[in-house]
Amino acid sequence: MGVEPEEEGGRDEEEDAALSMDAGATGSPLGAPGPQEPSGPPRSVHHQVVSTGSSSSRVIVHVDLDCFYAQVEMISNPELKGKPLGVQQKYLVVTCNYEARKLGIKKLMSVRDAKEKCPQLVLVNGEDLTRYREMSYKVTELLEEFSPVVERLGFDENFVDLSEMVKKRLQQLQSDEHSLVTVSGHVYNNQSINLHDILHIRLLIGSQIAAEMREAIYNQLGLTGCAGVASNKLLAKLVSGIFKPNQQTVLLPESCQHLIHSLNHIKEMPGIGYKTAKRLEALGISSVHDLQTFPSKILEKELGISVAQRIQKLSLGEDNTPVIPSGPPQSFSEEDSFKKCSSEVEAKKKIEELLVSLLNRVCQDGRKPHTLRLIIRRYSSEKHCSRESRQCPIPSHVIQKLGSGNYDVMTPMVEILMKLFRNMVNVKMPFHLTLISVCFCNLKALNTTKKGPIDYYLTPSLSTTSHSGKRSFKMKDTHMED
DNA sequence: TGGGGTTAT
DNA sequence: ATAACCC
Repeated sequence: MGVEPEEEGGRDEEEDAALSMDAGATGSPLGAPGPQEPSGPPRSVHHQVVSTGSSSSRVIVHVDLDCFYAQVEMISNPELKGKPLGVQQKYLVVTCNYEARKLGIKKLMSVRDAKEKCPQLVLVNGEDLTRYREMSYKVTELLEEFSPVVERLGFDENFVDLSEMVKKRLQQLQSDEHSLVTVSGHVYNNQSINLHDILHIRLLIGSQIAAEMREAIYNQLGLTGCAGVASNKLLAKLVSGIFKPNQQTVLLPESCQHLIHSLNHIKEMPGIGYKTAKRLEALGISSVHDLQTFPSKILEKELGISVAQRIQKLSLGEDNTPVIPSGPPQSFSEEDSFKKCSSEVEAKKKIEELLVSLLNRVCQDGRKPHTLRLIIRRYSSEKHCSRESRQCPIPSHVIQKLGSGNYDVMTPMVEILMKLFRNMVNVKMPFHLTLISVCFCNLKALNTTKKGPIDYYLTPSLSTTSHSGKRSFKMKDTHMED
């Protein structure tokens, strides 16, 4: 295996190299010593170890399942196939299949509007996420077989860094037979492929891998979805949505500006949310071009240097954030929303329900949560519905009971949660809640304790062969004050 | 607007 | 503990 350390180093392409082409048309003011991203001294805290090792040119795929909840429901009950189907949570249709979309149903439409628009719409309840979550992780695990670097985004989207895989496949090919490489799926903007351009070749190989991923997801799990292949996460995500159900698209560098300028508003830029979009609008910034050309210094003063620099880079199509393997979840939560909860007894009932499901999930996971959190939302006429939370460590004797044996872990947990509840809500005064959520977080692998840099203070129950002297562990978790 | 998730401050 | 972001 002649691994040549040379390769991309010769062409040292930065992502932005491609910008110059189309950007010329916009009269790009990039002339300023822009915040490029020199390979020089790292000024960002975010040490980025690119998986290719040398080049900053990556191949990323974004995989986005079609109307995921509806697909899972149609697999559960095949009679639903071919009918317009909506998935309902409370009084919202949170997603629907394409039959329903053709009839005018939109995501997050109220059940009233949906039924009015389409009386024959079939609705299934999707408040229990269990089957969706399970299927979601099957997809992620399948993708991890291609490359271990898979980052989840919600239940129905995944990013995969294909750089290493592409590099290997490129090595398999005899170098002057690149002319045999073909694209799989669409090329964004119908751009011509240049088989002499190594960046094109790498992205085409990415498109082939993306097609294999979608095939595997369909053959093994019965799910369809879209994929987008590009040089970073932002662009891969944007391009995956170009051809919509069950298709894929690759973005070649020369069409990058075309893609980002196809957005009608900055709010459509992933990473620019509701709040930031509002603040930008107040500054007179509404299009991608507005944001690209807005004076950096002023933007930094308005939004803070971190947000300002990040979103202005996004507006240029630049995104150097790595694909971070998600691994197992960092938290488990269950929530329920309702019109009104105004008594402690009522709240306790809800909390117990949520806790039962959570305990099942946490038990299956195998790891142990060390923190317990309670979240509420108070009724407030039109205000922005913000949440309040209280959390505390889970006492170690309760953590122990989680794993094996069916000791009653409910009772102590409910007691803790009700203390957290009374800490947030003055139960002697009238109150009106519209949501309660319970969250387990700070998950640790079995039998490790938090404190101490040294980790071999194992708990007594499952001790190892070595040093066996019984140690009385005095590391009591701090409890809530009464 | 549901029922989830994540990271940054 | 909250606030922002994502779906």
